[in-house]
Amino acid sequence: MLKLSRLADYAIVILVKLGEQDGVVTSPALAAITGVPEPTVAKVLKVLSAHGFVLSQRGAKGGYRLARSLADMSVASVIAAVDGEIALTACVGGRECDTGLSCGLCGSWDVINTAIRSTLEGISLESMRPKEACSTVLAQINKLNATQTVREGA
Amino acid sequence: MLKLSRLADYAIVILVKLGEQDGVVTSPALAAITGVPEPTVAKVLKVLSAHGFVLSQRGAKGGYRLARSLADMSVASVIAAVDGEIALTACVGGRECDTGLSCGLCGSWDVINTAIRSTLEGISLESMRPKEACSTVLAQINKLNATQTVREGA
DNA sequence: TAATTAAAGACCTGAATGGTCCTGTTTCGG
DNA sequence: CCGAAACAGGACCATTCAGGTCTTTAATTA
Repeated sequence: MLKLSRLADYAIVILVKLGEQDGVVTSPALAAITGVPEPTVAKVLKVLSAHGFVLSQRGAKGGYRLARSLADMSVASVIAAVDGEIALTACVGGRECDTGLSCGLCGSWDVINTAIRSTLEGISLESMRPKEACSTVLAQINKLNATQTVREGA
Repeated sequence: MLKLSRLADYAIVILVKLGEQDGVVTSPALAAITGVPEPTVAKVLKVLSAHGFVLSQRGAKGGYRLARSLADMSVASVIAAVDGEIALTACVGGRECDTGLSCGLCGSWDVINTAIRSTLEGISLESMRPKEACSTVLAQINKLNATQTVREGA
């Protein structure tokens, strides 16, 4: 299915919502806004804080706020922070497959990984915000498809 | 991590290897070639057969062979056959998020899903074969990156 | 100093994936 | 005609890991 982990999903939602608030926001408040369970929100925020996406302020009247603008955060970077490196398969960077498969495809996998990574790096959290930005991204996709000519099958 | 399931990984390796043989090949033989455990190979081949990627021949002297050329199989189609639809997150096609998140980002996710899908559809199994085809795909990636200008963050 | 809130980490649970096996059914060879 | 070989199609188990909870500690403010 090639699906994203839910934590990464949450992380993106949380960041976007956090960007729409002003001042510091507590994790319970963000939980209320997003509908994500509070402990999970806290967990995600810790990770995001550790990776420099948000700034935390401890103590009374503490909370979180964005470390930089949404436009300066790519979807890829958030996913990488929460879930680790984006890699579709075990054999990455020329390392041998763990199972010792004689697949000989390791290099080719890297190509795919790079393609996916580039795609996600090209999408900022700013463009994830509802409505307005969608058309922009859609235009990108169309241009992207026009470029894609390697081949397609049924 | 956004990683591919191992079954889909195997499926691609098996198809590529199958394409390099001539005549029908038994699943034990493919297991030997790929290094994947035989029962697993058999399982994957059944799925691939059901989805029309390979043709099976039953009985003694039976085995499998490709239903069409590797160039006519996209990475995306194989993944979709083995793992189901490619979708990075729960909210797809405008459906509400199952958790009832008030994320309001559902539409934006679709954009990402489409982008990933297009990328993988642009890569054929033929181009997964070692060596020769890599340069071609790499050129694609570069062109693709040049097109991507939405924005990128740290 | 007391209350509030984030930081950090241990820990539990459950779903889902990967992997195995078993029982047909078909086809070829003797 | 019979047996072996090989696919078909399940059921089934086991392991992993993500997701979520709880507890303790530390910092900040009133």
